[in-house]
Amino acid sequence: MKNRANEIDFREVVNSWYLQNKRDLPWRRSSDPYRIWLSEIILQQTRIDQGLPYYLRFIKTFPTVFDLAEASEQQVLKLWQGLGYYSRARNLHYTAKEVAYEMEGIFPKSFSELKKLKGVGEYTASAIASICYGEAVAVVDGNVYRVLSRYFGVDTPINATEGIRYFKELATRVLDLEHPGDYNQAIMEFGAMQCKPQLPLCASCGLQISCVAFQLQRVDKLPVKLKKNKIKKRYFNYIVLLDHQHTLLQARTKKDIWQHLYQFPLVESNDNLSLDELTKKEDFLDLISGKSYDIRLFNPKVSVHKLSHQHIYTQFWIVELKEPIPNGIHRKNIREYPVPVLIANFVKDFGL
DNA sequence: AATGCGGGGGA
DNA sequence: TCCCCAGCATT
Repeated sequence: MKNRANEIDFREVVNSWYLQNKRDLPWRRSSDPYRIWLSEIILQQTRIDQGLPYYLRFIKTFPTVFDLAEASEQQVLKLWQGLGYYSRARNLHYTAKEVAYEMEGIFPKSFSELKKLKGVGEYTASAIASICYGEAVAVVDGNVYRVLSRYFGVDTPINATEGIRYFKELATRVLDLEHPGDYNQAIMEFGAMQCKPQLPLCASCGLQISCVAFQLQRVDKLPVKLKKNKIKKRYFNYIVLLDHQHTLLQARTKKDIWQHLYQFPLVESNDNLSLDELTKKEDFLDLISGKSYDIRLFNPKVSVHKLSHQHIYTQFWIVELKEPIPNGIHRKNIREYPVPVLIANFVKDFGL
């Protein structure tokens, strides 16, 4: 195997780079599986800079898995608000209850048992097993794909079945069996700080000589990723009902974005609506149900909320009712409800 | 095997 | 604009 020397070299360089350059992150001061698990769930598809304040708030609010288990889902979602991918928060809460009440608060101690937990996949189970228990399982996240594909010059797409299998094998082959937890963090940190997606620091890289991508000037071409990215346009009309002190929020229950978060009553349409068009919609009429009202458009300039796969064109309609809103919530309690960033921004701008 | 799921940051 | 981020569940 011509690569054997390269593999050993790779491992040594990454490990020593990590010793010199690792950041002092709060979850690195612990090997408590609760903290490691929490940090890993928060960091899924999320930059450390974005996730760090959430981690600190979660640990402060829920110091143990029992504290998290005893919270309501709404409370957990509220603390998660703004971080995105809200199924992570729901699964986090579900698993906390599972561990607290079915496992006496003790997390599973092996990769295969950890992977059975809801919200814990291949990556997260490997991370927890290696970091907390020293099990020799390799993590493969976005950083690892990038570092390995560049260093070994692999152009197999990382998001197709063959690539996923290939990189898992490669990662396992170069894993440091003596210190899998530290090594796993080392290769990820190396990917995040040195072998970055854009403008990687090749000039100061200890792997430069043996890095296939660098030698072939292919660094900016790797890793290869098949792209789909179809963006769907959607048109939301939020009906902001107001009486003297109340408004109306509704939970999103359908299988769609923002499941279990709250919003104002929504009229979704195939295009932007005029006032006339809106007030003829059945959903709108049902909501008003014959009451008298004043209506105005809060944002004549339609605001666009961009998700990775949807652009949501939103109009907020302010509807003032003379009579009390049935099932209305007190306006000053609105901050207790978990809401999408889109709604939180409106509440702030409107001054609700 | 493919798709849906957030929001923010960097170039 | 586009891409990426310490991925996972569902179909």
